[in-house]
Amino acid sequence: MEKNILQKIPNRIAGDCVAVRIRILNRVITGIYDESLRPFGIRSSQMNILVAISAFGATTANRLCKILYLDPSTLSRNVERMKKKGWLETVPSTDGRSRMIQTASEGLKILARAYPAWENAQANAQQLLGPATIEAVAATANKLLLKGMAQS
Amino acid sequence: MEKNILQKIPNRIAGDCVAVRIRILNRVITGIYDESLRPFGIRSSQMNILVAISAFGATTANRLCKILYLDPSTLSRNVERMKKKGWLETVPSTDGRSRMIQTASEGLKILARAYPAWENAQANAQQLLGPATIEAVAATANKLLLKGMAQS
DNA sequence: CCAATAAAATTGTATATACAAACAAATAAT
DNA sequence: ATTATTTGTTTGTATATACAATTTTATTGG
Repeated sequence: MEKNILQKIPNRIAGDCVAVRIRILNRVITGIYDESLRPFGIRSSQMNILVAISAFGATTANRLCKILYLDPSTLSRNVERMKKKGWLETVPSTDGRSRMIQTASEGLKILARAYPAWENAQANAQQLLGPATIEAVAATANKLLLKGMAQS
Repeated sequence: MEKNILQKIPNRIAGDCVAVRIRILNRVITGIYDESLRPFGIRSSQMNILVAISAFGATTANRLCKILYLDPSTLSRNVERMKKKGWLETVPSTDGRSRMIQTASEGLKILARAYPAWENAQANAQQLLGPATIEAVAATANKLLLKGMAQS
């Protein structure tokens, strides 16, 4: 009897927890893209950053963090690594506290080269999640993206 | 004109990429639970592992990795940290290559103590994602969970 | 039985991630 | 104008994550 009581809490959490589920999807989906992108020496994390900067144009770290819901310290280290690889560059901004981050020519090149691999991963991800989940995830994430863009 | 061509790829990826979106949701949702759980000194990652072991009973690392889609090396380090905190313990198994991992009494205690905080985070997560996305994510993740449990 | 192979776990290494604290520059308050 | 506050970034630290290589134990083929 005591065992049942003690089991109730883990069973409830295991059965319902949103974090457990979204984190599994995150690992599986990230793995699909990482595997596809591996020959190009870029992974989901940096690809996401590169794509965001390339699509939205030069921005500050702060703004990018708000859009991608990344901690500034996380972005800082990633930009550092990506500058070293020649994919990004930073230029002064009017506000002396920040620099503008922008795509370097090597960054655009790698995007173009890796594009077919991305398409392949994207197809696999869509297959795995199915249209309903793809739709739902896109709807919620796009709302967050817009909210992040609206800020600042 | 050339600019438009170069912009096409990042715009396409930014507009559609599943990885970008699932990774944003992962960061936001993980953050919600981590914030709620902070007073108890446990985070989403270890909470997920503790819950899985507590709900499914003693298992090997291998089996747990398949269920949670975690790399064995990742789980290995997490179990190490969680043993140090007294939340998990390992006992010999019939197969000399592996040990059984099980919840220690401190592990059950922290689950019980943190349960209200988990409920609070869960409510916030459900609010943020909305019923449709919660449903879709659960459906897809549960399918993966079952598949992982079926293996081995 | 023994050598070869396979399976489970761990260790080495690199990146990703976030919190807290420090730092630098701009803005606000008096 | 000078100080105080706020804002943007970076640095220190710890955990999380995965791949590759290694180690340990089982299993299999001969």
